[in-house]
Amino acid sequence: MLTERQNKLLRIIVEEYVKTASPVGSKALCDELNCSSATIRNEMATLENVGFLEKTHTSSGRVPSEDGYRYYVNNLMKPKEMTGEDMLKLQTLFDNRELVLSDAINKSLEIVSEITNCTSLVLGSSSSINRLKQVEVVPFDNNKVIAIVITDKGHIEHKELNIEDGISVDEVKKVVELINKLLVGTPLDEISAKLEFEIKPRIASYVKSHEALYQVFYNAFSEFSNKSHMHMAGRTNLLNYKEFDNTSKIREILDKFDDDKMVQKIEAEENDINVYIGHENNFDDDVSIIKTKYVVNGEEGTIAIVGPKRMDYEKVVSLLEFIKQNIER
Amino acid sequence: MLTERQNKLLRIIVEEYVKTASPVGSKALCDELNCSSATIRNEMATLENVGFLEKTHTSSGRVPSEDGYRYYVNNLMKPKEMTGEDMLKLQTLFDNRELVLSDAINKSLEIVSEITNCTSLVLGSSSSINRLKQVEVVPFDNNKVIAIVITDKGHIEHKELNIEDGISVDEVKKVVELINKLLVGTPLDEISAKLEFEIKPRIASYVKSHEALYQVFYNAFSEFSNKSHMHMAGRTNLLNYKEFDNTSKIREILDKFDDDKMVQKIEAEENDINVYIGHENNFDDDVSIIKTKYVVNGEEGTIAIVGPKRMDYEKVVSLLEFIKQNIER
DNA sequence: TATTAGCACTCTGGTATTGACATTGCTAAT
DNA sequence: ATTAGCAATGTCAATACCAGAGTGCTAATA
Repeated sequence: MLTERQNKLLRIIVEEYVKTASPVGSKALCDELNCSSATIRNEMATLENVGFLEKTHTSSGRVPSEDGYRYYVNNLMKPKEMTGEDMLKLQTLFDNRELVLSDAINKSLEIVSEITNCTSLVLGSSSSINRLKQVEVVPFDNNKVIAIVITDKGHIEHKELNIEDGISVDEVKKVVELINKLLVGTPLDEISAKLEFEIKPRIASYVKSHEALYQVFYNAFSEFSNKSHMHMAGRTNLLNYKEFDNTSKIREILDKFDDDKMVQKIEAEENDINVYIGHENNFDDDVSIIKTKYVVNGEEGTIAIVGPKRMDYEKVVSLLEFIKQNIER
Repeated sequence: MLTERQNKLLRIIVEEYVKTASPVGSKALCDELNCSSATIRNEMATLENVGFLEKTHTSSGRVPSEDGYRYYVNNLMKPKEMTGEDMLKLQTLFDNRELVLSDAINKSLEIVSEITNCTSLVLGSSSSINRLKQVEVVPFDNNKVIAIVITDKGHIEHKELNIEDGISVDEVKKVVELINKLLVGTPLDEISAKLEFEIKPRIASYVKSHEALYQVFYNAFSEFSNKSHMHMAGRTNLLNYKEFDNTSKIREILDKFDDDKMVQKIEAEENDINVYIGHENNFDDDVSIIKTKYVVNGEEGTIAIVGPKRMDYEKVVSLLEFIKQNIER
């Protein structure tokens, strides 16, 4: 357990370092702690022994370690009240009744990214939770129909399908009817499997080119289940930070943003707001991620904010708190 | 007009510089041109006077100027035959009849980005050319319908619409019927205007909350016309190049990729393959863009490849040529 | 006349060197 | 328990230096 003064010291160092990005030395803190630099040095040394502080080189100031940030997040930081201006921008966004929720969220992310200088993103729920609610087809021309898949969680996606010459639109519609009759409620990622056993045998009897038609739907559904909704804002914001000023690291992170596996790596399982510092997240060791799951009438998703480990945790957490509350009502 | 040797010299310098990214000096070229470095220096000097070469400092080797690249592209480069391996990858992609064209294009971009080390993108035709073909609505629940807009060029988009309590799904459908009767064929960006004069007065008579309903569609269509389809691959590829090794430049370019205006800036008007070097493109002075418009049964779009000015123009042009041909048949 | 050898000159890029500065750890005094 | 004082250690920026790669120009050559 840390003493009162050590708590205060750690907090100051974290907050100072977050602001300036340069190691903080003992002299600078004399005023704040009402003691000499020597005393502070002693305290710093013990804080370093506990593993909360680090030095970048033998005679540098101190920098918080990951454990240090962890301790800060768990015990030291207090919820910061949001400034009226930022809150106002967001508030008006969520109060706009004409906006569909997902659009409101997307737009709020732009604001969040701007005021936090982080990358923020929203992920739709993954396909294993999404169940089929309805399939619709709209004929486009003789060789093409548009299939629309709607899930119970409100996830929507469309896809053009090429229909071979031998197949009529009516036949396509019959298959869709069948799917709607038999497969509603099935988790999206099980659909392509179920197609084979539930649908394929049945269409064989009354659809001419059943084999080709089955293939079309099979392919379509395997793609549906792999994609998942996501929106990102402030993608290049991390370039602002000194810690990411070399191209290889930047590229590494930006590529991870584009990666398909990103969604699974970031998706939140917990309902409260959680902070994952450095190695605690399995996205990238050099960033911190703050995220939460939201649920609003059945529809669920993740909101995440990605930034440097040297991040204004207080601000971001309370901001996310605020957004979550607004979404869920 | 340049002499034969000057042509050869310029070509060698361009190709060497493209490969190594460092200024090329006179000594290195003696073998290739069968003459002494002094002769080459003389030729270089005249090439510099014409404006085709530049020096990075007084005693450095030469680097092609933008005019130099221009001359190279216009007069010096020859179409390069593609290597069998790359061609094969792409060929099989386009030969896959189950793939919808747009999917095939998207996937081909991944390959293109990989073999060119550039960023490649495809843009759907802009909304001024797209005309409304059909609107469909699918009811989701009491307060939400999904509107699907299809254009004559094959562009599809869907959008959730919030319906206020007083409005029934039937009323929404009536409006859609009306739109389909009266507005089909209208360019997408004129629709919201036409809504006001063609539709608004008519629904007033037989739809209860016509004002609110009108608003919903008005908003929806103004968003439709602003968005346009686009797909990008190799977004971070430019980070490979020395010329983009400072964060501010990188950020500048990456932000331009995310910018809404990007689509208009890059969209091609011409049907052949064109090269825009540096300031010739109005996207960014430090890159070159090679692009072409494609048209395939009415549907049209742009394919563009963005890279450093020091780009393998021969390779990229012939690659784009190849892709365009495959798309258009 | 076109080419070339030779040479002085210029600029880069890497490596040392230096000094100012910040900061620490430790010791001894308070 | 705190502090003053000091040597030690490392960074950072400036400077100097040198080798290397090029160039331009002049004068000789084919």
